[in-house]
Amino acid sequence: MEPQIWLMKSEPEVYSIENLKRDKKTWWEGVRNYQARNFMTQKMKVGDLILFYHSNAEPSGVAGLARVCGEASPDKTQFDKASEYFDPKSTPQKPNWFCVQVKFEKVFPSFVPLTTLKTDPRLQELLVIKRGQRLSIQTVRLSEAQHICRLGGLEDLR
DNA sequence: GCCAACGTTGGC
DNA sequence: GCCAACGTTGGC
Repeated sequence: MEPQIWLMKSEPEVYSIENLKRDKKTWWEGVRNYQARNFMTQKMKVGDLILFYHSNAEPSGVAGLARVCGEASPDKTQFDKASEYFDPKSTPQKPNWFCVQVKFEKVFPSFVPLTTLKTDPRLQELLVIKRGQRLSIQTVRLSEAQHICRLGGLEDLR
C-alpha cells in the first residue's frame, strides 16, 4: 500500500523543523485531541511522509518534510505531573494519549507560506487552508503533497 | 491582542 | 442526552 501523507502542525516557538533537524528524531508528544490521537494510533504507519507545518508563526506555512519512524506508543508526558501535558485521568495501565515517533527528512529550500497555499488553485481542497480547521494532524493527498514539495523547491517527495 | 471556530466539561 | 459555559487553537 502507498504510504499515507500527513500534515502535522507545530508552533515553531515550541518545536520547529530546525529543532527536529538538530534532534534527528522525536516523539510527537502533547497531542490532546482524540481525532488526532486516533490518526496516530490507527492510521499512521512507519514510513508515512509528513509535511511539517509551522502554526502560530510569522509566517505560518509548510517548512519541510519528516517521516514516521516509530508507531504509536503511550505519551509519557501524560504521567508527568510537572508537564503541561499531564493528564490526571491517565495511568500507565490505561493511558489516554499516544504519540508516534518522527524523524527529520528535509527543510524546504524555500518555505511555503500559508498565503501561497491559500491562493494556489491546485490546493483549494487542502484542509489546512479551511477556516476553523484546527486539527493538528491532517491527511494530505499525494497530488497536493507533490505540488507543495515543488513549491518548496524540491523535485519530488524523496 | 482580538476573536471566530471548535472541542470539552459538567449541571441538569 | 442536551447544551451553556468555558478553554484552546491559530489566523490576522
